[in-house]
Amino acid sequence: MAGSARMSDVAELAGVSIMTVSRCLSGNTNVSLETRQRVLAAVAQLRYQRNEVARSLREQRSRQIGIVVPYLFDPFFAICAHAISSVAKQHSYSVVLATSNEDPQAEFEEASRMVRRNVDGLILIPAHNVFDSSLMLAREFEGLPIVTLDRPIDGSQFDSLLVDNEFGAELATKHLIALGHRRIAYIGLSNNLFTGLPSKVVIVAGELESSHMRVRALLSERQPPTAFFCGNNLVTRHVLHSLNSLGIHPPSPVALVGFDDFETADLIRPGITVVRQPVELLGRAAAEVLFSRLSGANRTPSGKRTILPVELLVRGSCGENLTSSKAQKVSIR
Amino acid sequence: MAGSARMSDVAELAGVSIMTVSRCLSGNTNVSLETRQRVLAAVAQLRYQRNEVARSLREQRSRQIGIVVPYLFDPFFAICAHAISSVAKQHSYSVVLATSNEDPQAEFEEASRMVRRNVDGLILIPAHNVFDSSLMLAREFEGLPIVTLDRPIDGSQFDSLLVDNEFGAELATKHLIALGHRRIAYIGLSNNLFTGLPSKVVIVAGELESSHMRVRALLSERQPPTAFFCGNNLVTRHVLHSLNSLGIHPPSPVALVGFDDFETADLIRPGITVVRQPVELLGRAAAEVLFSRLSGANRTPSGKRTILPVELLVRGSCGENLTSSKAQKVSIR
DNA sequence: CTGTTAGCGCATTCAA
DNA sequence: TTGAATGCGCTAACAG
Repeated sequence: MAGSARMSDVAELAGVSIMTVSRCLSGNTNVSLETRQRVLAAVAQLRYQRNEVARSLREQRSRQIGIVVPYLFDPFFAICAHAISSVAKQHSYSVVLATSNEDPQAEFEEASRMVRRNVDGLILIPAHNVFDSSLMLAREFEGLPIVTLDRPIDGSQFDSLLVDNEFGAELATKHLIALGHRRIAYIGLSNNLFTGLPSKVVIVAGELESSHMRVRALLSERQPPTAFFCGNNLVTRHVLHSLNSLGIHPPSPVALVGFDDFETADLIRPGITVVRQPVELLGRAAAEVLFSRLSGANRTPSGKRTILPVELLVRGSCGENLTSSKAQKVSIR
Repeated sequence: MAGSARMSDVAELAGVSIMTVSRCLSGNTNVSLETRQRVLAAVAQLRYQRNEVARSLREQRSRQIGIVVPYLFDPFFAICAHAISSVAKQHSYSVVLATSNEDPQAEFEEASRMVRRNVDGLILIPAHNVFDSSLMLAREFEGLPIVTLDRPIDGSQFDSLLVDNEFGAELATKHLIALGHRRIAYIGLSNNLFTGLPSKVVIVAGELESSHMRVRALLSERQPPTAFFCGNNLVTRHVLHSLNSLGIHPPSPVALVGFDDFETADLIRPGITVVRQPVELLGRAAAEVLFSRLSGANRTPSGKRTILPVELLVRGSCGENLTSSKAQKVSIR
């Protein structure tokens, strides 16, 4: 780092100018074989590595992409980040990562910091917005290739990779309704999932911290819900903990469906019925969309939304009469 | 990004030299109030943001730290990364993240890439090494502040943050032995946990992929183990899945203790007894050690090892007669 | 208090 | 095929 070799050191050792060294390292063909060998030997001898900071400044691109996710302790986001990081590696790109903690202001600041670092593009799992419009629409991000993941940004031209929330919610609630449930409580951070659902559904927006109280409150209503539908896997796990501490184990007296599968969903008995999303694929696809734009394929932001399919994994938590180890897939669309 | 303002634009608009702008943005006091206000107004008007790449090149430091973790889909690593990212944010640092997939060569390459980007320091959860000595001992990392997390690197002077594996393993096995178990199988990626344990323990090193076969093989031995001790939470979950598919639910006929707690450990019935580690704290502490070195407090690598305590959370998976929702903590050291 | 000069390490452009 | 000059955008060191 500090005492590391520069290109001029290599040039001196090889008895050439630094341009020749630069050419060798760039794979430029206009170097004689003999010179190239001499240069590469010098590179090896000095263990020379190009300074990417200088290169970025000169080339006006950094070969870095940024990722902003709400949290890393939600496995959904972590797996997305991992997939993105893998794709970046294949492209010899670095990944700058930041967490927004679901705070739009923090998201804006982290994304801005990345712009200052000249990231070539950005993959964003947007924080749940509380303002009129997303701060990501600000001028500082104009011209920067941005792909959003899991949630779109209204009014933006960002490409986005989504799952079929609507269909997933439909699968979940129809499943519950088919089993006789009429009072279904949705618990989640927003009501995004609820476009176009049967009207019997009770929508409850809530924060993670208050899920325990909220669950108690719901269950002590005069006509308590007979089923919960949880908006993501953090919420599912919170609610399960709340229920557990009340000695309640779905499906009875209350059924439960979660949006987003989680590792141990089938180890809980009865297993937890969930809407499964293709998480790894989602991250990978987002990265590929971004790199396709970076490679110049489609320079202009199209605002294209790609929707990946979900499926219902029926385990036992809604009262199915199945062995818990054998999930049944329903309606892959 | 592309068409964004440069310092010279601000200088021109404010009618000063770029040095004055630079001083204002650096918080340098040697600027008259009136000039400063004019400059800041111009900065606001142009929405100017400093180019961190140029700054890094000039200052020979990047205000970036690197993190290399094996995976992000292990919640343990993800939570560490999240904690590190939070601390970095407090210090106005960016985080470059890479995954090694537990491959020492990939780890080396990713770390090298970070060096080329002039990261100011590195936090590493080392890949399980298969060579004579870690590639991280190579010359390219000399002089770079490196802190390792969760696992030390033999022969290095890197500061490291560890948990008390030895004591944790002792807690787990003593617990099992107290309950009458004599044939205990350890399942994990390495036998790191096994310094100084009672000799009755069977050590089985294995890969995740083969855990299912391994579990079957173990259980079909003539004298099968009566208890499993799993080395990390990925392994624990894999083994639980294997057992589940065989219709086996700890504690009977086989007990199970896991190293590292996981979110749903108490939702499985009976709850899974685990050795709990202070994961968030571990990540946070590692970051703080690194930033303390970056701030110049202790420039020389001391090779200091900080060991954080673990505790045994007794749930039901070893045959305790406890309500599953109420874990009992044992022997906090 | 403010400005000028110089250079961080590299790649683009032009000339030889 | 090779090299010299130039500048990416910024800040340290010095001069005024």
